[in-house]
Amino acid sequence: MYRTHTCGELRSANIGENVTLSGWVQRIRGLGGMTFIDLRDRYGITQLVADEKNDEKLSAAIDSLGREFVVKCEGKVIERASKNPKLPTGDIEVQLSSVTILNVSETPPFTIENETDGGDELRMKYRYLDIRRNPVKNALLLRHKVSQEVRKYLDTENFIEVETPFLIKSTPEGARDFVVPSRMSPGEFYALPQSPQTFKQLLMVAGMDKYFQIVKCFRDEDLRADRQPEFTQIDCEMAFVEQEDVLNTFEGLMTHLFKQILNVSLPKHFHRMPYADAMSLYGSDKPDIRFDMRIRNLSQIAKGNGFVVFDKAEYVGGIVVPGSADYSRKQLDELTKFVQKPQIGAKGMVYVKLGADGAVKSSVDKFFGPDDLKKWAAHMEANDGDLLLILAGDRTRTLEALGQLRLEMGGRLGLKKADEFAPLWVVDFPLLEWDEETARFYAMHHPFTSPVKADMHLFNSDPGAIRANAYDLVINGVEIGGGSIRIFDRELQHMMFKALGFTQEEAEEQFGFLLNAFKYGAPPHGGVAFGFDRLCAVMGGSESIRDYIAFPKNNAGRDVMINSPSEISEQQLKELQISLKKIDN
RNA sequence: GGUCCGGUAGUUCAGUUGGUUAGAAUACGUGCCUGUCACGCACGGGGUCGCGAGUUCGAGUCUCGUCCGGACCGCCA
Repeated sequence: MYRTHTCGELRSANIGENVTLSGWVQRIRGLGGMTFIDLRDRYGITQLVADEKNDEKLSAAIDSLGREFVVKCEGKVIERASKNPKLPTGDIEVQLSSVTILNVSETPPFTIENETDGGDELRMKYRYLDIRRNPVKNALLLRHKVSQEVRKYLDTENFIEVETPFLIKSTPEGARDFVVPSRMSPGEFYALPQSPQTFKQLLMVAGMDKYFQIVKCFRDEDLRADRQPEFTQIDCEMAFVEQEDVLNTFEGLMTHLFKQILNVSLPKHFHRMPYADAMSLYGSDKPDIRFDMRIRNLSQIAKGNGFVVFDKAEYVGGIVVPGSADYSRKQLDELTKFVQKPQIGAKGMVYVKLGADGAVKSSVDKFFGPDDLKKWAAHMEANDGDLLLILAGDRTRTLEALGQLRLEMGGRLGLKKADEFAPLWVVDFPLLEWDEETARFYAMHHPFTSPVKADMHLFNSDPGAIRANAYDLVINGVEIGGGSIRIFDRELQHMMFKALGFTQEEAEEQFGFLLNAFKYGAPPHGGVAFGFDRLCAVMGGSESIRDYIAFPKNNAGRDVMINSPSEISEQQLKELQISLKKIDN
């Protein structure tokens, strides 16, 4: 027998028992005649103690041990002479009678500690060692719990989990597909699903009523800290529902998850914000509403004073940074540099310091008197002691820059509290998005999203102004999920394809199976998909999703541990009837 | 496709204006140590300064190219 207990469970109550433990050698502390060993497994650490003076065999075994050796240890649980309150097992230790080496280990390339000395690349290359560390192990445990609770909750709500295929059909809309060559149909390719979107809609036609699936999705696009080429969604769809039904159902899911796993109570009703408000008040379609600091429009009152930057700008707006009028020149220069970074792209920044004594100082004193500036302050509902930061320019970009500046200031002022969770539904997204490059509309969400009924009359006159029955769930500024009420009417679906510039033939070719299905009594339906990795990261308080994925890919989409992607053999190519040729762009 | 940052001991990093034998911490090895738990003390081994070219009397340091890693923009219905 390898073990009678795990390394995390022995307590004072076990004192006197003879036990067998197996695990990895975390650390060895030799004190001459006696040696302490920390033995680690998934469940914790137990200290072993060896009195080597009287036992040559034991002494020899211990001398040959190294870090991360796998050992089986037998001994008696005894009370510690000096207890360690930092360890759950810190009241006891195991007095060793024998140690058996089950496997040796080379010295690991980094320390297996909570605060490891290993860098990211090394940790990824030796991910199996990285997972031995508590932070990664706990992240995977959290992920496991979330998936268990998702299934529990949705099951009680009568959802059923149905698996949909991974080898499907490539479509040009949306993200780039990963493709898989077919051996039996040479020259033809499967695509891996970007999401099970069409299948879940077919399941609604099939009468499955309430469906969900925790499912891998694949998108061949560039990566980010919060974006992997293969990622997991909690994919859900319901029939006979309107938008409010969907939102309420999944507020319930989120409330359940946060309560069960973090013991956090989310608000009874999640705040709902139209997309247009999100953009104009927060400069983002995924506002972090843990703090206020809303963007204020100054276009009306700040223009027309001869300050050219403002006068020729489409939009002037700013934020009120509470209690920060004492910002130094250096700090303000830093912020100016921040907004001038190419990815933010503001030309410059105007500040107004509202001194605690009522004095006003700004970077545009030449153009605006104290009365003007105080008018701004009043308009922005600022108080003495606050700092106004103002940007001007093209409306959309300036709002986005202000949004970034807002997040930066929120961070600096410590307003993004780690133990606070602020869920928000962003609703009323535009149905269509104009793309300058290809000079056509694209579906902002996807081509099956239904338009808001009241906006239907705009279909021919102003399609860009049509709102969609689409919604995103945002928590702490992270897009956790999104969905829509779908089109279930064949005629409307045709109108949609037409607006997207599809010919009848193209629509039939790509989505004929879905349009066909809609001929046979498709119920009204809608759904949502949550980014499972992101949800776990938000619940775990991390910005990166990589630690919540057992074996993630790096920045370039490579798995540095197994070294993929990689070339395949001539034989494999031949079977697929594929020949390779370099193409220079 | 683009912008920025980085690559020096097993690991994390420092390395001044281009100048003697490239350092620290940690890890590793050896010895001492009976209450440690980031044990302590002493000693020791360990380097293709990512790679290639160039400038120079001389390059870890400067220039160009290239590879690798990270963050971001584009992209991600």
